Amino acid sequence: MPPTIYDVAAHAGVSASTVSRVLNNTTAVSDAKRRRVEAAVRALGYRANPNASSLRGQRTGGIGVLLPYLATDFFSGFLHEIDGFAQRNGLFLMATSSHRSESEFKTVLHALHNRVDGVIVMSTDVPARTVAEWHPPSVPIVYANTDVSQTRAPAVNFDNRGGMARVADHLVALGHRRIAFVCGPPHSYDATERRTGFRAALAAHGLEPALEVPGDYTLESGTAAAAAVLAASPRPTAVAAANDLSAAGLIAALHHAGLRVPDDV
Amino acid sequence: MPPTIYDVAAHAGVSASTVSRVLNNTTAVSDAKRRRVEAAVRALGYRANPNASSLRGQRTGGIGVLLPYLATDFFSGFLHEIDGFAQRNGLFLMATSSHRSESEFKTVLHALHNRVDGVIVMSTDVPARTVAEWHPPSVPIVYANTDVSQTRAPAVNFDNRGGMARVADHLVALGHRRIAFVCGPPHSYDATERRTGFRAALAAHGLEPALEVPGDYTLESGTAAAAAVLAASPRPTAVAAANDLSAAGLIAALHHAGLRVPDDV
DNA sequence: GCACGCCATGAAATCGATTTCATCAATCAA
DNA sequence: TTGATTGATGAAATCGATTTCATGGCGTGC
Repeated sequence: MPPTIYDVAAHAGVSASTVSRVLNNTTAVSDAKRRRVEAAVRALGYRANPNASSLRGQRTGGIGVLLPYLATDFFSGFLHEIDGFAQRNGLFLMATSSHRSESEFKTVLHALHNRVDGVIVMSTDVPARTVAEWHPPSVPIVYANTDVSQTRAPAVNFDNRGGMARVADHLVALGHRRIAFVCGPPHSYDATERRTGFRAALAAHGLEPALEVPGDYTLESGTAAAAAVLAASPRPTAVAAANDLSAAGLIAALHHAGLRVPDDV
Repeated sequence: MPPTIYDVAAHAGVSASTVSRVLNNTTAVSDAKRRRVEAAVRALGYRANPNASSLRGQRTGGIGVLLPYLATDFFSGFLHEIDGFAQRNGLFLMATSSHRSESEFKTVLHALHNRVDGVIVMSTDVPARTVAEWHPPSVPIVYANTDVSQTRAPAVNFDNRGGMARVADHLVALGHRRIAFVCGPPHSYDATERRTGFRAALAAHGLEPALEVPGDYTLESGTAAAAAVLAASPRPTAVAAANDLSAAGLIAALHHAGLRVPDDV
């Protein structure tokens, strides 16, 4: 059985209150007792039971992180950065992916209840407004790369529209007129934003996409998109993809078909 | 303030003990009261405070996961699988990467104390024996891809030596005699195992590596290794790399140098 | 018909911390 | 010198659940 705060108190000849005060640096304690307590902590290898602390003290020291998917460089890179931050600040992470379904999302969110001090939600499928309905604001939530249009909530997003618009402008500036677009997953927030930005920029030049190929951000969907592009007639002179991975699949497949990129397409 | 078990008890007209019994299915409760309790739980949107539960009940429902690094397909894929398992079983995950230094590792491990029911450690740098010394077995640990040679501990590992030995056998069978090897990080457990397996298999054929290039599993180290391979004289006819990513860097760099793989190397 | 045992139930103790409250000593101003 | 204030300290209450313990009611065996 690990030592409790009372064991430490007994060992140091003080009360549990004093031990707690030393540990949390809350109010003044005489130097003599402080040293005795610190020595007792070391001697017994004491570590506070976080459950008891959180129960009484309200604060858990945890950050919850909800991502759409863990097994991907992009999301896990994000997670890695948060993890580094958490460690530097003496916090811990409760990370989980998973929201293939909304009920799963809800379950996961509820599991975080009372276990963390705040939650970071990155959700491309569920808009923040819906999340907020599920989750009474007992703990603060910040959103990342999530649709926050219907709600007031702290968030950090990418400029999905703007970025894709620059891609479109660039291709038009190169003289392309027949431009295809490989979409992301249909209900995904960022994919929708990117498509919107792309179309808007083309429209500003009086154009519209020569072809819109469905996709889902995967390498395979890029490969599949290549076939659609090649089959189109007249063939587009340029193709833009909603993300890197599908672009890679696309390029590889075009290569495979004997076309040179960027010379032929 | 979220409702407590006493609020539920009052709402249902029973005692808190009965509510707890219904929630945990521990002992028999009359059907009438059970239904009243369940209704009250729904009506109030009650969810148990996990801190209180863990404090009294001992069980936390958490799994700790320690990985060397999060921002990598391999590790995050592993994490993703564990996450899926945890969700299916009503558990939650406390994942953290980070052990660039041993003290960081220790800190992270200690943070898990009393917060989880068990820990999964994947550590390529710190052998299980050392971990066990730091961490009194208050919670069970299982190891993955970690050096467990000096200790008795449940573990699941890859056949690092055997796999690399098969690579060596294959290259020899193709007729190669001058074979280079791109190493992994010098103190990494699996990298060391792979190198050992590779050398042992070559030795069984009366050979030894024509060249051993240092590396660290990254794309860049593969690229750098290519330079070393090209500079060697006589030039090796085959190169084996300790992992996929450095092999990819290597191949790309060789391509860039005008060599064809697998024709020329 | 009576004693015994089981079953459902609530009251109270418990887990291990934090925090309030009361106390006593020491310091300070007048 | 004395009353008031400050400062350190321990006892006890508290957080919200689980678990033990005591109790009263009911069924069963003889």
